[in-house]
Amino acid sequence: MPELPEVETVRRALAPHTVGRTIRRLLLRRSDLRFPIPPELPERLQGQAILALDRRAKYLLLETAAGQALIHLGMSGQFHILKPPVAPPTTHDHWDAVLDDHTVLRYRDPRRFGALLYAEPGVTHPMLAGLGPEPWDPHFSGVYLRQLFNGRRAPIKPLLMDQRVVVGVGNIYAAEALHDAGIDPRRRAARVSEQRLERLVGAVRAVLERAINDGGTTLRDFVNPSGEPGYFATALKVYGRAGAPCLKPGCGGTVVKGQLGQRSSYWCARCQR
DNA sequence: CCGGACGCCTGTCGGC
DNA sequence: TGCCGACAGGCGTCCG
Repeated sequence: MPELPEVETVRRALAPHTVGRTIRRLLLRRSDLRFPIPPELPERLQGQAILALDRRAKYLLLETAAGQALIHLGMSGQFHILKPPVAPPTTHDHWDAVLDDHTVLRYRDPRRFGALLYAEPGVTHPMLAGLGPEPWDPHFSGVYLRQLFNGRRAPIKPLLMDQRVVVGVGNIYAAEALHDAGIDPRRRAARVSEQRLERLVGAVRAVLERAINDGGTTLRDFVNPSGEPGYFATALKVYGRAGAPCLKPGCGGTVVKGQLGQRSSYWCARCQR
């Protein structure tokens, strides 16, 4: 489900309800998510003030003086902000954070590909080590990608989705950015010019920014913590549009669908080379 | 090291 | 109406 814009949308919605509050308790109903929830996490964070709610890559980082909670939404993770009277949890509501003002942050995740992890104060969790730059990091540039892609025979799209290359780009936004930059997603990374890669960097930033401004993309089940969908789906140029005309002005091509790295991919057969 | 395949889960949707 | 396979926004791990 969520790529960077959806995670950022969730972060922005949760922050006003959480930062400055204290965690009264954490209620775990099931701990077998993508990774087991560390058993010590509830006791460590209980009674702690929430100093900040940050985002790194697709992780939400809940900061306290007693350590950091790392939250990944996987494919189907959602948060809901509940105010008293709080409804009883349903099947896939795996954990609640109860705050000092009785607000409840409820985490729901039917597929359980998400995660809730814990890092001691001052310690970088292994899951964060090795991540690439944020898309707006000045180090993320055409020069950087050109160097990184030297000798790489893999198609560019799966590499763009590799979180060691740049973080936050998933299947939807990779397709959109490559379309915007006029690059065929099947093209071997080593064979894309620095100029094209520079254009791709700009396209990644632009598409992510626009999606954040629209509250993310809702294809089926993404909702923000207030239960509202994102509105970027109507702005998608290629994703999910197989057989439809390319929306690039003057192109006249047709959007095609194929498989790349086990993922559905969409691109314009004419304007992406 | 690299590239590709697999598996983790549940829900939904389209076709028969 | 019911069943069954395909597919879904992620990503760690394994294999050649």
